[in-house]
Amino acid sequence: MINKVILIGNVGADPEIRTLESGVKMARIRVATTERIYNREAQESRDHTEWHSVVLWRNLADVADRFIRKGSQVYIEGRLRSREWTDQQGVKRYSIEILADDLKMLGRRSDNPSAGQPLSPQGGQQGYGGQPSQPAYGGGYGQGGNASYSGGGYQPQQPAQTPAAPEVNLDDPDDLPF
Amino acid sequence: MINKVILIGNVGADPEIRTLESGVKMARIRVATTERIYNREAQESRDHTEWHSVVLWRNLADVADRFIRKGSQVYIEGRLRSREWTDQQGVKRYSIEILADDLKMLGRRSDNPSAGQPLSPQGGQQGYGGQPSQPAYGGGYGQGGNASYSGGGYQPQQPAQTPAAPEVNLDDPDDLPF
Amino acid sequence: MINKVILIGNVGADPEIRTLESGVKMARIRVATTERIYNREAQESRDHTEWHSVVLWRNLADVADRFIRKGSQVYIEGRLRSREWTDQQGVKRYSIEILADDLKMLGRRSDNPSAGQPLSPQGGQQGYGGQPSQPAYGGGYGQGGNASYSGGGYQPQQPAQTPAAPEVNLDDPDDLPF
Amino acid sequence: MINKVILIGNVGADPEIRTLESGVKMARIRVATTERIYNREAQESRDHTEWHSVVLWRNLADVADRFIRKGSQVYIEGRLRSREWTDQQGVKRYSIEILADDLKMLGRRSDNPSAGQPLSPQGGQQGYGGQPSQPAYGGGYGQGGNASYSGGGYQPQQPAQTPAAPEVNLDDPDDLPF
DNA sequence: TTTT
DNA sequence: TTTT
Repeated sequence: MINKVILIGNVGADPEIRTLESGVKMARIRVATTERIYNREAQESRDHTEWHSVVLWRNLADVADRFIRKGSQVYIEGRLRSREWTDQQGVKRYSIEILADDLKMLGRRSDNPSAGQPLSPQGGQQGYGGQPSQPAYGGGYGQGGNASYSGGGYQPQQPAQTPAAPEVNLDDPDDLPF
Repeated sequence: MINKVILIGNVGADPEIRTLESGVKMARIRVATTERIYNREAQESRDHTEWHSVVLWRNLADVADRFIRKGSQVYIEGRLRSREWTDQQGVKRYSIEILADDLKMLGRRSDNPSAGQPLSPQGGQQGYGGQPSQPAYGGGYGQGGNASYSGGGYQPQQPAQTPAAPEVNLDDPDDLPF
Repeated sequence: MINKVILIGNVGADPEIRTLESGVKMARIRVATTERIYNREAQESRDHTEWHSVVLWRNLADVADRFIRKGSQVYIEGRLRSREWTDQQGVKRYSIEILADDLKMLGRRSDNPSAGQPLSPQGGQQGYGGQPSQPAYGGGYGQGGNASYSGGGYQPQQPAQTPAAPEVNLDDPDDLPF
Repeated sequence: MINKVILIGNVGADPEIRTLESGVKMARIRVATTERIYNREAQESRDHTEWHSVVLWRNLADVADRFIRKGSQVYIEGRLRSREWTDQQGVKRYSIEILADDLKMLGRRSDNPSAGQPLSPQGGQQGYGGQPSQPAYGGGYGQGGNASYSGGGYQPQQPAQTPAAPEVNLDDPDDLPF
């Protein structure tokens, strides 16, 4: 009924970007979360790092492509999704990924090396690159103009990779009663 | 950047339902969350109940209207929203509400008295009532045919109160690569 | 930095209970979360069920033992934890579990069949069983007296399985300034 | 039953620090969360900033005092808590705060101006200041030596402001079976 | 393997 | 493989 994951951590490597034949863009990142773990008997503590496989689709993949680099600190909200696959030896394997529903870049813009220069050579950014006068995601993130996108909405008429409606979540309080 | 509230609690009274002239439906509920609070000095504990004002719009309002009754146990995910208003003495008041993005009915169907018989007399349910052969929300809730709706998506072409797309959040894993 | 999982779902089978030689109690449950998944092209939807392995320790294990049965609806908050192990063929395997930090029983008490009669034959409940006059967790859950325990606190002086401090998190607002 | 708030945002001013006669330290901060809000009719969007009052106690207050400055980006997890008070005109007022259970500093250390130099003149840090050889919170934050504290645990024997057990939640995986 |  |  509810299957929710919230991560804040650092990305271990530049994102892997793929674009399917259908034109749908996908990104995969590895996110590290480190926590201090306590041993009550020994009165000791040490750090434990957990690595998470996160998959992002469409606009979230595009934000990942454009803004995430090795070392970036990110907020991810998503769902656990198990996947079955067959390895090279023909053995059935089973893995768990986090399917992202939201992504936010954390820290200040200056924290992110070379943000804004997409890594992927497939040229998935035509929609953005040609518009110097109106940067699709604000030309940065942080407080005001943030580089984020809340995915997941049911958006039938919206072509993939269109910069419209970057951050999901409701309507104008001036026009609508809230 | 992130403003998220998650509540699980019981509803203190039947929902207040309103339909605006524009046809947009709204519901308001009061949700109680009780927690045990500890006094470390006295080694005592006691319960504290916090009451939350939750506002739901459109399809979420409709689910609230149809399934929530006094005593219902609900899951709410939403955002904090402050509101300024002027009371009858002309004094400026300020209140905080939770604007719901998701609602799930908890417990078994039998837990909810008279679920399925909407309270609101305004007749906001025409879209559902005339379809005995295809109950809009499964005639119940729980996990299969669930009485829930994740709101918030950017849904320009979707007329208010249409039962389509009840639970936001993605696409068919058979057709899409996840 | 943040590694948080929130689940609401139904338990697929009675919990597996183990007590280590050290006296530490552990429970393992499988929790199903079902969500509706949408195919935007086909305008179709179908349900997907994800199964989650949840591990609970100490007091949380005890609550699981006493109140969770096949079919129970539960709220779990925890962390993702990967584990490496070697299967019977000597192949290295890797699995992911959710290490619970909080557990709440959802629905009304009557929803849970035979709650209160621990399944585990190991007799780990001596601390509770001998007190018919003062049921350790309120003789039920739901609104007021809830069968829950928020684990995780650093509780050096607290012997395992002592019913003290069921729901972690704070002090008396009368004595402390909040 | 569950009353949880998760915020990521920027702090509007240096924290207000108070130490009670009992020696218990408290901090209050204002956190801004900005979100883009969409007007489906007008196909427009604009930003809305919500300000949150967050109260932190004991070790969390101390971390706030030492590391939070105007502009800091923070992660807060906590609970909604309403408070009644009487204003200067004798009118009963009612406000809502977020009582923090967890705090993490986001971004890189260099993002936070003058971190490590506590603002509060009350000298609440004696416990830390006198230990140049073993900085209580690593002299920085981030994931390794992080400036955070997950509050809330039931910690009867633990004197306030002792640096012990900074991040609640569990034991050594080498010694304990998880 | 749950739930509806 | 990140971060400090």
